[in-house]
Amino acid sequence: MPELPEVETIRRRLSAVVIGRRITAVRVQRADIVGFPTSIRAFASRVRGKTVTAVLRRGKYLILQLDNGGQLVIHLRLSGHLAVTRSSHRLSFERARFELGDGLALVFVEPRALGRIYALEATGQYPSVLTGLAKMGPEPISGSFTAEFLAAKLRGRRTAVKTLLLDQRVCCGVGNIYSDEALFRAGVRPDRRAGSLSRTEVVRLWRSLRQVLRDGIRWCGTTMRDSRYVLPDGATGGFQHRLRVFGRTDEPCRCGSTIQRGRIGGRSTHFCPSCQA
DNA sequence: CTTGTGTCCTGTAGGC
DNA sequence: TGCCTACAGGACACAA
Repeated sequence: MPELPEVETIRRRLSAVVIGRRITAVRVQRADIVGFPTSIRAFASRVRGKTVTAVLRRGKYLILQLDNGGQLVIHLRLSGHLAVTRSSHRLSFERARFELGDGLALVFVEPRALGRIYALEATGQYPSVLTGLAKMGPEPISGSFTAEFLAAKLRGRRTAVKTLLLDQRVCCGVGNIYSDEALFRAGVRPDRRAGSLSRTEVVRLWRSLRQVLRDGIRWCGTTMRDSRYVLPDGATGGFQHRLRVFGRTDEPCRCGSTIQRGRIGGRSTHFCPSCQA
């Protein structure tokens, strides 16, 4: 569910609350959401007693930097979210809870239990369960994500261009919503073979990607009707009002055509048959 | 290496 | 109303 703009929004909101706070206690209510280390006791002891010095983001991963050089890494996957709440308050679908002192707790809520939390030591090495993080491409909203980089990743590939936008080694942080929206804004059909895009189309796509991600951040992410994306204080995002195709199947595009829905790489895909070529 | 498919989970929406 | 199926914003393993 949460893609780059949502995770970035969470990162910003969370920073204001948790930086400088010590994690006084850890409770894991569901064992299989701990991705590393394998032992829950080891996980808890790596985090307990540490102070959060920064909150970082890499793609869709949220990273709490700890004062001993370790990191608490969180991936929300499809349905996870984080809540800052009173210690006495219990939430449904709680999977892990980090006490922050002053009666506050950071709670990892994950109905589907697909999300994961990891406790890393200061080695800078990623465990094999986090090779996705190790192999991740440059941040798409940063200067190192150049049009040339994107062009090189698409060149010669026969797979659908949307599939490559969803590849975290290519466009980290991009998920189903923002890939559809970027392709619409670039005027490129999602099922086009990646290698068939002209130089002009690649540059348009590159520009659209960066723009739509930045806009998503500006509007604090997308909260859909069935979405569980909420900010740590329970607020919702605003980008759902600015979506042009995602979730708008059978609705009119601004050009007058009807927005279509298909399936690419197993993911539902939305596009305008007139605006996208 | 590339590409397509199945799997992990659980809640919910929609069809009958 | 109630049951059943398909699907959901992600990522990875695996087979061909």
